[in-house]
This record gives sequence, C-alpha cells and structure tokens, in this order.
Amino acid sequence: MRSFVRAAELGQLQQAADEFGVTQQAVSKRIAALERELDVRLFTRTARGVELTLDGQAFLPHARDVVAGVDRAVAATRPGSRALRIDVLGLRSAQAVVLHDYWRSHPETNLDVVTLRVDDPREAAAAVQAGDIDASFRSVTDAATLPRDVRMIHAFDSPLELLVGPRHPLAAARSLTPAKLRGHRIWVPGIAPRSEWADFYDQLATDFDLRIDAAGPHFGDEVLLDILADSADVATLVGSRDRYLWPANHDLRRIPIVRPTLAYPLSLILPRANPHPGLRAVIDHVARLTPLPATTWRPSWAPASMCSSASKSA
Amino acid sequence: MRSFVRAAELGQLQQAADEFGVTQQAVSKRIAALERELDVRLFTRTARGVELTLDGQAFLPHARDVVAGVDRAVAATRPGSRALRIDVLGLRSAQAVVLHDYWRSHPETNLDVVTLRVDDPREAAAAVQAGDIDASFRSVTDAATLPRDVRMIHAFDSPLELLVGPRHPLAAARSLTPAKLRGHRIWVPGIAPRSEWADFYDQLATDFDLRIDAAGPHFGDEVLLDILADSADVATLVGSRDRYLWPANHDLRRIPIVRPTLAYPLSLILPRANPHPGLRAVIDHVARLTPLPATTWRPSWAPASMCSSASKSA
DNA sequence: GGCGAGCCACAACCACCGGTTGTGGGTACG
DNA sequence: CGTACCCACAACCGGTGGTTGTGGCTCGCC
Repeated sequence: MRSFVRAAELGQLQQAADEFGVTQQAVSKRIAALERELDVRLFTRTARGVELTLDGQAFLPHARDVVAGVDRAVAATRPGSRALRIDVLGLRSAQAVVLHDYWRSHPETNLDVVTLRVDDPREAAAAVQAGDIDASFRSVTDAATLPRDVRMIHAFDSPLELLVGPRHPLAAARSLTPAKLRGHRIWVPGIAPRSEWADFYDQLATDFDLRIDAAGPHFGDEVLLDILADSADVATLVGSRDRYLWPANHDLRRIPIVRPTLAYPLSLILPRANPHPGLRAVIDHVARLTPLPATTWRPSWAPASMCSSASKSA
Repeated sequence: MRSFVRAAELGQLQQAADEFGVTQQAVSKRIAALERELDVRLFTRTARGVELTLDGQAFLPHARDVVAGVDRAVAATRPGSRALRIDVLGLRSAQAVVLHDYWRSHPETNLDVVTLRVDDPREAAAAVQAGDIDASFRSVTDAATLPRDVRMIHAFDSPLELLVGPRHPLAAARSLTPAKLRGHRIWVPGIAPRSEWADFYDQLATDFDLRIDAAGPHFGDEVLLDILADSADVATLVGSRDRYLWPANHDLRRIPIVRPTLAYPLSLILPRANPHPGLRAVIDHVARLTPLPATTWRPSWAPASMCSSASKSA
C-alpha cells in the first residue's frame, strides 16, 4: 500500500522504487499483487509512468488512511514519540467516560486509554514514575505514600447512584437520600480489602449507618447485572457517569442519591517533572465538569474541592 | 494485525487461530513478529490465554483502525459493495468542493470522489452506464445525446468570478457587472473545442460582447496563476466555489460578477435504473445550496432552475 | 523515419518469510 | 497429583517477495 500511495503521488513506479530503496521491478510486483488481490486495475501504464484508474482513485484515499493508521499504531508503542497514555480503572468507569468525552471534543489529540488492572494506587504511581503511563486516574487515600517523583492533583468527584432491579422496593424512587438506604442490602463485589474502594465504602457505611457488603469475588459486570435484575433485595452503587447496562439493559434503574450527594473523589497522578504536554488540556477539561452541590459528602481523605483553580497548578 | 486484534478480543491465541483457520503456532508467530517489529511486548502470556500489556492496550485501537481501514479500502474497489463513487471535473472544481462540504456534514457516508479526466459529458454518461461510476457532475448541452439508460437532473449553478492579478486595471473593484468586462482580455486556457465549456464561453462572449480567449493548452494551474499574477491585462474566469489559489496565493483577487450573475449550470448524470442509494442524500444536499438571484444569466441550454424540488424526482 | 532514452512487464533465480507438524513447559482444576 | 489446556520453540517446507536480466512500448529528437 505504501508503494501504491507513493507511486500514485509520483506518477512513476521508478521514482517510488528509488525512494523505497528497491528496484522498479519490486514495486511493479507489489502493485501487481495488490491489483491481483483486489481484482481490479489500479494504474493504467503509459510510456512516461503510471496513471490512476477510477478504481485506483477510489482506492487511494483509503490506502493513505491505512498507511497513516499504521504509522499512528507504531507510534503508539514507541517510547519516544508515543501518544498521551492515561490509565483508568476499567474501560467503563467514570474516568474512562470523562476521557472519552474529552477525546470527542478534541479528536485531534492522540490519546490512548489503558487499564493497569491493579487496585493499588501506589502501583499506578510506580507505573507513572517508570514512564509506562503518562498519568493515572485514582483515588488516593494518603498522598504521603506516593513516591517523590510523582504528584497528584484533584481531578473531579464522581457522584454515586443506586442501581436496582425492577422488583426492588426502592425501584420506583426518582431520587434517594442516604438515610433511605438504611437497612437495605448493598452489594459491591470485587472490592479488594484495604483498597481505596474498601476505605471509601467503610467510611460511607459508618457515616450513614449503611449495610454495604463488599465481600465476594467479582465475576464480571454481566453476572452482577443478572443478579440485580432478578433480585428483590440486592442493590449496588455505581458512579453516575459509569457506563453500565451494556449487554441487554436488563430493565435496571439508576437512582440518583441526593441530600447529600455521595461523591467518590478522583485524582490524577502524574510525574512531577516533565509531564506529557497533552495532560494540561485534559486537566482543564475535567476541571470544567459541572461541580457537585456544596453539601456533597466526601470521604475524610478527599482533597478539598478546588473547582477550576486546579488547572492553574498544572 | 488482524490476528492481534482478534486474539486480544478473545483473550486466546488458540481460538483466534481456529477462527482464521490456521494453527495456534502460526498465530503465535504472527504476534511474535509484530512484537519484534514494534520492539515491545503486546501480550503477557498466562496459563489460560493471553492478556494485553499496556503497550498492547495502546496499540489495540490503532490496530482496529488499520484493519477497518483495510476493509474499507478493499470495499472501495469491489464492484458489488463499493462506496458511492462520483466523478467531478478536477479535484478543485466547484463540484468537488460541494461534495467535500457534503462529506464533512455526513462523515459517515463512504464517498469516493474520482475524476474521469475526460471532457465529453457523453463519455461520462457512458461510464455511468457501464457502472464504473455512480454519478457524474457535468454540464450537458444537449440532453438528447445521452444514452437511454442514464438520466440527468439539474444539480446547482456555479457563479463565476473574475480572477486578476494586482496590476490589472479591475483589480480594485469590489464587484463587476459583465458590461465592465467589455474590452478586457479574458483568457481561459485548456478549453477543448466543441466541449461544454467552449459552448458556454461562446454564448457568454456573444451575449455580452466579451473577448474570451479560449485558445492554447493548459499547462497547469500554477502556470496560469503565475501569468495572471504578473500580467496587467490578462484576467480569467473561475467558479466562486473553485478551490484555486493553492500554491502561494500570488496576491490574486477574485471579483464577483453581478447584475447579472453569470452561472455555469451543473447537472448530475446518474443511471435511470437502480441509482446508488447514497445519491439521494447528495442530491438533497446540493439542492439546498443557496440559490442564485432570479436575474442570473445562464446559457440557453441550461435547464430551468428547479430549486429544491429537484430532489423529489430522485 | 529511425534511434535512443525512459518507462514498465515478464522470466529466472534465490533467500527468507510464514505456514505446517511435533514437542515441551507452565498453570489451573478436579 | 494427574489431566487438560494453552503458549513457545524446533525442524521442515512451499511460496512470497526480493534480485538481475531482458524485452516491448512510447515518446521526443536528430
């Protein structure tokens, strides 16, 4: 395809061959192979070179697209020149959704979203330190435990919603206060002990006298959603921006929690020295997300909400 | 790359190999070759399959992009399932610009713009008839000469502007009436005798008593622009939507012509039976272009301006 | 008009890529 | 603790994709 594109631009196989450092015959065979594979003629051969046929003209932009895509793909892994790479906790998490929003409003940025698949923010910090990733969205319970080379800035707060099946007694509510959850069983599987989420739910249960069951392994979202859809007494908590309900909707309901809103604080871990230049725009973007009400509940270790002033410190 | 994408989705080389109808070892070698070429590890191998590394995660969407691009590329040439293919007279012509506008407002359409490189509308009609292209923007002086299998509908009128260099006596005008052009030399090179353009300029010269010099070969836009920029007495006519002034601007001026506006009529030639379904939207789009004033001059063979009702007949 | 200069295509040749089969190592599970 | 399953490595082999050599074709120029 590279040969085809270049030959089409130059109008000659010979020159293209020279540029690629191969013989004219090699390029001729490449084109011939391409034509054989597509079963169309791409060039009309003339005495002074080649000229695109209709099929060739139609093919050319797509071929350009492909070679550019290949270049982007290899650039995405080359340590020196690689795109902005940000770690999130799960591709359907609120962080991922916010990043996706950012990318949609800035489609020109070369952004790769990855998941480290580790719970511990310190491991994420180590990956940032090592340069494996440029930044990581995490909730850091104790900033002092981070390595010296990385720092952390508050990104945004993710408000929680209750997710229940149609037979649950709270299924019809339009919104709920935390007090209304008292006595109901809230099941949040897959929470590693002593992780950032465990701490969060511990405090939440204590402060509002809730019954949050964080035990048991997580067998995947689909299993969880299946159970919720069938159950009349199990509910779970999800971030309002989390992208759930993906497989077959299941007729589940998301019910906002208010007075106070419950917020899970998310910070961005980034290197103290030479952060990726593209990070600035991302930070600005998350800082402009609609702020939560002043009465919002946050865990004790949450950083003070900085609103849009956070971007200044980047 | 296909193997990589599929293996990443399935989490196993084995299954991917089964799908591709090759052995597991073959896929393993493909992945290994990719990793060697990129000089990164894409998968971590586990006992129950493979899992993406960070680099692999970053690479995956780009790889998906590439394979999708390849699929689009081959689809663009396959006769059965190919994209909407429309012929225009030059990639910088008003027709091409209008199509580009259309594509920008409907990025999802798979549109290929090609140039047949023939002047004669009947040749374009033959290409439409043969199925080489789905439609062609042309100015047809005599609809009766078209083959029975194709038909023609009015697309839009392209208003003309005068293009002059800074030293030309008319260079300072904000707009001009055709009468003001009288006596000035207008040079329109590259017009084949008895072509649609030749007829157009003949009538124009006659109706307004102008001096239009259509002789001489066309050595390319750059040469024409060079000559215009230097000359104090040569001007030319261009469509207001034509994408000229491309190389280095040359300090040329485009001066609209009004009272009356001079319009070059463009029709769309399309097959009478089974036109490409995507054509409807294109026709609707060009029909919605801002109409020209009622006093607009058109050549005698121009179809009556149908405004937006043209789309009905598609 | 004949001739040389550029092109591209075809033929023959050969290295190596990309598939095959066979086998071994590692991990999870009953 | 054996079994099942998956991936990697080795040896092998045909075909792809490069090379050199050559021929045909079309310009443009004496």
